[in-house]
Amino acid sequence: MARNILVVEDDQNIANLIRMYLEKEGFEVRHAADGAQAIEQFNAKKPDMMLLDIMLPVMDGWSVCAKVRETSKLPIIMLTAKSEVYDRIQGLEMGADDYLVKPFEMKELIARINAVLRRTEIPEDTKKRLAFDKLIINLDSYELIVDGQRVDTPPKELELLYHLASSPNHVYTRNQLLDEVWGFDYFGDSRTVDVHIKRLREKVENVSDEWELKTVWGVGYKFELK
Amino acid sequence: MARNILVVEDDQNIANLIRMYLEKEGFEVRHAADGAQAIEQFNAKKPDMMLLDIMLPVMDGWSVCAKVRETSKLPIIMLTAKSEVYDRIQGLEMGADDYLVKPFEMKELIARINAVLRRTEIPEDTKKRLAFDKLIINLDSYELIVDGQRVDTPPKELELLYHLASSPNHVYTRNQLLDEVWGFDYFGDSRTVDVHIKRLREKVENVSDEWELKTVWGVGYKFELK
DNA sequence: TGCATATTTTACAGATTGTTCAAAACAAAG
DNA sequence: CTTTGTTTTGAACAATCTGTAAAATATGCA
Repeated sequence: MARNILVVEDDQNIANLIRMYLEKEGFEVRHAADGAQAIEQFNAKKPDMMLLDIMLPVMDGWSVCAKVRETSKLPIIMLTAKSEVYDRIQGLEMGADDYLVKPFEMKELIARINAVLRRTEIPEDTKKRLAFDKLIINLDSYELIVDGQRVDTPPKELELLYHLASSPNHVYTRNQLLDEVWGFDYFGDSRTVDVHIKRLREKVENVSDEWELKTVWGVGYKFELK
Repeated sequence: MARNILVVEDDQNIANLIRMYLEKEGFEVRHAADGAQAIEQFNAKKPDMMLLDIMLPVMDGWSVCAKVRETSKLPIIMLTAKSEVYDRIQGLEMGADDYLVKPFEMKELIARINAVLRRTEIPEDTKKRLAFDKLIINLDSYELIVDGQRVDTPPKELELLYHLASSPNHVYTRNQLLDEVWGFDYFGDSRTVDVHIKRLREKVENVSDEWELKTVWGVGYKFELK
């Protein structure tokens, strides 16, 4: 199935150039020349990804991005003539997935598109759900089911458990967990992890002998599967 | 084992910022303020990766990159204030592995570093695991399995055994082991190694005649494979 | 054999690391 | 603005590792 890409770009020459290369790569390409058209096209048929110029007539790229984000996680790559940090940050906060500063090379564009598609693709069987003996962790609905019973669990706890359980037997250090669960920009005490582990254990201890939340002394924690 | 990154950047503020984030990510960070220093540091101890500013006093980033490439495939990410395509091409031809246009966000830097390291690295599951007759050493899950039985082993002991066993028959002196397992910045008595070897032997002695933790009198220790 | 040197063993103290508790800070909801 | 629930922090305590020192043993060599 060919991937469908919506290119939002007011300069007809650039738009054609992009279309040519993308089609050569096997993508289906649609085109919108301004922000309003972009939203219209997006609503008419959901593309697999959007290439979004920032400087646009009628409605600029940021607004389009924000608008799309109200209802969708559609992968978006921003195209900008400016390289100022301000723009990059604004774009990220608006939820773009990547950036490209004009003028760029087609080679790079293609690479970024593939990278973003790869990153944002969620195969059906890798959904946010993990199941073990007497344990279901569902990050989709944020539910934890222990031995058939639903157990109310705060989000951080659930995310932590999910993260550990998604690579059974792998030992994570506290700092890795802080990075990967709390985010790389979180500067907090690593005791935090301990406390969450403790609370998880209260909920999940001695339920099954197939698995266990285990401390690896001097290293960190793991979700051990027997 | 922490990855070691050499940051080559003349602006002290940026360098400190980068250092802070990288160390939080668990990297070891060294810093060079100009091109000559960079080469010096590189020769003194090979890092796992280099972050290389292009505008540098004494010797610019391109020259440093070219110089390093004479002898090594070390992953290099270039940092540049310019976003011109020309620079990007020049850098690529010089053999940089990736690019970042300043000013960039830390999130992006970290992502790129991890990507480059991933690309230049052997897969996780073949990496931290050694198996011999009746012996499995798994540094991923921090488990030691002797004759099918799991044996609880403190981290230092396991790391020591792993290190020895990862080059069978190679003799390590006590000081080498202190450097490589405890870290170059550890200043302790070399008797320490003896004690750990002894404790390992208790766990691992006489289980197989395929291999042996052997003392090389007057020199050090080896993991001998028959 | 006996001496000098290297290694193994043992035991212990101190350091490090992990757990738990309780309270403060924070955020979301009403 | 208050209430409620969650997350984070700090402190006290417990568990366990780790390094040292010193005694016991083994090795190489004259």
